[in-house]
Parts: sequence; structure tokens; C-alpha cells
Amino acid sequence: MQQPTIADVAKISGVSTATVSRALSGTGRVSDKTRKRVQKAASELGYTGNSIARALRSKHSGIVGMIVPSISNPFFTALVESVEHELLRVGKTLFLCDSQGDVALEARRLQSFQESHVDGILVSPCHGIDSVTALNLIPKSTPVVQLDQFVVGTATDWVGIDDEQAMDLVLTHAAERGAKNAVFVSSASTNSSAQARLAGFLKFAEVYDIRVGPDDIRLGRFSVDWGEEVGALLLAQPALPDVIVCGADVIAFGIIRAFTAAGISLPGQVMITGFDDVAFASIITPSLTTVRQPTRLLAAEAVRMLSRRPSEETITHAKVAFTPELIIRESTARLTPR
Amino acid sequence: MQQPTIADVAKISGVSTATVSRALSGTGRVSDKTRKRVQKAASELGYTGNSIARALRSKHSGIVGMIVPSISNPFFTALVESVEHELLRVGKTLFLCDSQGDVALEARRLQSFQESHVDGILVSPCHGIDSVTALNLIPKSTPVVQLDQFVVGTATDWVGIDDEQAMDLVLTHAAERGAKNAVFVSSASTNSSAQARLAGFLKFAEVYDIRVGPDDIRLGRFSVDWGEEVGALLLAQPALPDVIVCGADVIAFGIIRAFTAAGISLPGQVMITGFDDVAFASIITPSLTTVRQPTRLLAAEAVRMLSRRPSEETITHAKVAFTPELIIRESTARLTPR
DNA sequence: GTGAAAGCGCTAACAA
DNA sequence: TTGTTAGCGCTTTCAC
Repeated sequence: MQQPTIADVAKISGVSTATVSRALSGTGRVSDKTRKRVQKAASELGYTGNSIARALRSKHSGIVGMIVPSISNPFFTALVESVEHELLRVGKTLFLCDSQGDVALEARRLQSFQESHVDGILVSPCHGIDSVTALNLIPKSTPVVQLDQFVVGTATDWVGIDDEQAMDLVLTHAAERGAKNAVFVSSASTNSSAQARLAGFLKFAEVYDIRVGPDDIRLGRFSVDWGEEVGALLLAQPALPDVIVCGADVIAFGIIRAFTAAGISLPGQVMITGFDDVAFASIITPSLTTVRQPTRLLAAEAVRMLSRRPSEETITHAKVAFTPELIIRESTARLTPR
Repeated sequence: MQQPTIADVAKISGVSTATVSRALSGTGRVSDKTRKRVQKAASELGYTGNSIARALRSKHSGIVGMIVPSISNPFFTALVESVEHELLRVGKTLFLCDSQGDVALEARRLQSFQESHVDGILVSPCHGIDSVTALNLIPKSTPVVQLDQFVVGTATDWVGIDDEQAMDLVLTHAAERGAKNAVFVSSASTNSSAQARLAGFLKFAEVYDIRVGPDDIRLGRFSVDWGEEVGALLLAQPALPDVIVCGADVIAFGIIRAFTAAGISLPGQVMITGFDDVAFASIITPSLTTVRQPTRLLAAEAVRMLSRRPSEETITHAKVAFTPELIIRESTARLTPR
């Protein structure tokens, strides 16, 4: 037999479908006796409900959609886990998608969520400019919160960290440890985080009198591979910088791999810093000095924003930036004097 | 205004809703002229369709649900990425959930998917025994493929690797490198993979004359933390084993961290092997000898199985086991003679 | 090739 | 407290 429907339960328990609906969902007044009878019938039949039909009728699905650029970046998996944890508390289910850093794919995922009438969308957009089209296509009725990255020209809430402050922390620390010059390795994609980190780096390098040459800004991707490429490039140069500042831990991992393979002493010959504080940052040799993102806080705030009732017509959107924290480990121990 | 519906498109283009449906979905005969007109009207209105209504009516959603025990285990994220890649080719969307290794949560996720009428479910069950109830609650009409792990007492397809053969590869290699005794560190959860790996370990340890004492089987969780705990325990013992065989890379990472912190030379004093070949296995110091799981193949086969038409009443289920591959790296270089 | 009409399973008004 | 009724937006017969 097919999946039992509300009508089957109604027939068995001798009440109307409306009463079954009320008894099972807990909305509306139903006598205890009837409720018991309905529940018994439902469990006997193995009735589980049809959330498609429910969603069609009631206009909400109990599902929150989330889109991240890369599920293999441990920063995002940590974020996703925190979000799931928060959603569990409000009884919602998370459906996760990966945009693979591709704007077109991201747009398709967004549309999937929209067509599925999810109750809200959390997105870490993959592009600071091109993602704007897809994001603005989402009807105002669906709450959207951007996480980590923010796309200029969109009108949604945002939760992230203060990237500029993070760079201040990193460069203050580097200067204290004696850095006189620095290289910055990050992502070329024009998203807000990458840009803010770059801007912050340049600003505070100047403030703390750390020299940055024209070739010392290396922009590629947030990936281990990009780190390895840059590592090879740096090895080919006559001298290593005092410190290599990375826009993501995974980039630092790649550079460390390249340097270790080449027999470079870390941090003896060059200091290196990451960004995110993913789990492996403390496992790698040398353990990585990095900027910790408060994923639990980010997730909690994002979920809170999603469920905020749109109070007025005059919808104002909030931008919440948390304070990052510098985690100091081996990779920025002092350089050995030359 | 609200989201446009098929009726709005019909009104603007001057045809019936049935024709709009046919024109837009491509099913059924529609004249080119009408089709063009409908498409124009649809795009003018920004019509996107309502997949809830579509799913309710047509009984399929274009969505495949996947449940993994832990999204922070890089093995699973690699698997998820491969699955997404395969699903993209058949035009389906993946919705991912995390069971956090919790049977009750896994059951809830499964029910979410069932109620959402997904076209199929891919699941890597978190428990070899307790997961059986939830899995058997899924109606026969929803195709289910178990990945990696298999739950005894269920009737679904399965795709994984030959865990016993994998252990043969590991122990053959260890024996060649001079191991006379070994410790096995893995997960205590009674899932098929954990059990098959343990059984294979014991079997081939005997075959290759590698001594395994009663305290040399350490079963906990598939996590870095568990590896660190075991690392501390092993350090407290009078002598280190020749080789530590781990049931997952993440466990090996934890042991390596504990040993490195204690100043133990790896692999000089003890060899270590992992399982899965996650990306970080080649980055860690020492780089990790491990068993590579062919995630692309696993994913492709699983997706193929999902879309296989249930041919007959006599539904037979397939179990496909791929051959694992041993990746030899630094962590099993020969021991320094004592 | 196109339209009319009947639902998919459920919930929300409105009656009773 | 409960039942009746009317759809949600779409696809899919069945006519024409």
C-alpha cells in the first residue's frame, strides 16, 4: 500500500481530516480523548505526514537552506556544524548546498531553495560582485542572511567578523616579533572578506612600518594548491620575507608544505600566519598562528536574524561584525637572527 | 506582488494553465509560436515555478538527500563533493544533512527527507545496529543507497570498499617494512566498516606473523581527539609498537600530534598508517601512508544505483565493493634500528 | 495543439 | 470541540 494520508487516519479514528490535522499538529482545540485516538491511529498506520502538501498549504516548510562556496574548506564545515546546532534548538532542518565557487551554480542552488519555499536562506556568497544578480532575485518574503562574505548592492542582513581589525591583530603581532617586511597571500576573488583583508593588511603594514613591495601581494584562491604555488614562487626569489600573511589557513598549509619539502626552517627562516583557525591549524608542523573566527557566535546570530519577524514595511537590514581573536602558535616564534 | 504563478503566465500569454505547463516543462506537444509566447510572458513576470506544488502533483522533486555522520570529517566532504558532481550531470540537486553520529538525529533527518519526498536518499549510517529501525521505516518507493557503511538487517543497495583487502594492503606493507608487532586504533561504533577493518586487521596480522597483544586494540571514535587520547596512552607504556594502524586518517592525525609534542621521532621510532587519504594526509609531518578510498567511483556508482529503475517486484539489492589503494608516504619509512 | 477539469495531501476559514 | 468546504500551484487525463 501507498504511504498513508491524513484521510486514512481520519477514517480509522472516525473523525474528520481537519481534526486529525489539528490533533497531530497541536494547533487548535482538540479534546484529549480525540487526540489520543488520532495519535493511536496514526502510529498504527505509520503515518508520517507529507511535508510537501503541508508546505504548499501553509507556506512554510521548516527548512532552512544554506549555501557555501566550498564544503571542503574546513572553515565552512565548522560554520555549518554550528548553524545546524542552532537550528536544532528552533526545530528547523538544514539543507546544505555547495556552490563550488561558481556564480552560476550558486544561482541555481538559490533558485532551488526558493522554489522549495524554504523558510530562510543562509549564504556565503562566492563572488562580491557577480553574486548580486542571483541574490536580488530572491523575493523579499524569504529571509536571507549573508554570512562571512557580503555582496555589495544587496539588501540583506549580514554576519561576519571585522576583517580590518583582524589584520591589525596579525600585523601588530608580526611587528612585535620583528617583522620588517611582509608578503600577503590571499584570494583574488572580489568578495568582501578578501578585499577587506587586503585593505586592512596594506593599512596596518604602513602603520607598523612593515615594508610591502609591489610583488608582495599574491592573490589567487582560498585553497591549499594556491598556497603551494605561491610557496614555489617565493622559494625562487633571492630572499624570503620576514612574515607571510595568509588570507586563509588552507593557503598557509600549502605554503608550509612547499617550504617543508624544500627544507626551509619554519619559523626560523620565515614566519607565517593563517586566517580562520580551522582544526588542522593546531596539528600542522609548525602549528599555525592564525585569526580565529567565532563560528558559534556567527551561527547563532545568523539563525537569530533569520527568525526575526519582519517587523515593519521599512525593513532595515543589520550588519553584525564580531571581534576576531589572534591565536598565537609556533609559526610566528621569533626569527633566528641572520 | 506575490510570486507569479502559472495562472498569471497563462493570463498574460492568453492560453490555458495546462498549455503553460506543457510549454515550460517541455512535455507534450505545443506549437513553437505558443511556446515562444509563453516563455516570453514567463520571463517578463519573473516566473520561477513552485517546486512544492510540482512535487505534490508529480510525485518527484528533483532532489536527492544525503546524510553523513560528520560533515567535519574530510573523507565525507570529499564524498559529498563527488556526489554533487555526479548529480549535476543528471540535473538533480543535493540536499545534505549531518547526523552528528547520533542515531536519533539520523532518524529525524531521514524522516525529513521522506516527508519532503526526495527522489532518493544516500546515507552513510552512523550505527551498524541501531540505524536499522530508521532505515527500515523508509518506504520501498524511495530508493536508498548506503555508502561506506552498511547496516545489517536492511534491504538497500550498498557501495563501499573492500575493507578486508585494505587491511591486507596495510599489513603486507608494514611487514615488509619490518613490523613485528602492531597496535590498531579505530572506532568502537559497531558499524560495518569499523568491524570489517578490525576483522581484517586481526586476520592479516596473524597471516603475516605480526604480534597483537590484548591491549593493542584501541577502539574509540573516528576523530582527532580520540587519536590524541590513544597517543597519550601509548606514550605511557614502557615500549612503543613497531606500527600503529589507524581506522581513519583523523585518528592518525591525533596520534601524530601527541607524539610530536612528546618529541617522538616519526617514523624513526614508530610507523603509523591512516585510512581514507584525506587531503591533509599529504600535508602533515610526517606525510601519512594511508588507504585511499576512490570517492569519485563510489559517488558515481551510488548515483547510478539511485536512478536505476526498480525493474521488478523481485527487487534484489546490489552490494558493490571497490578495490582500495595503498598510498605510501613518509610515515612508514623504515624504523631506525634499535 | 489546446482547454477544461480533476485532483495531489494538507490546513485554515467558517459553520455548527 | 468538531465537521464542511475551499483552495495552495501545479500536472495530467480526457475531450475537442
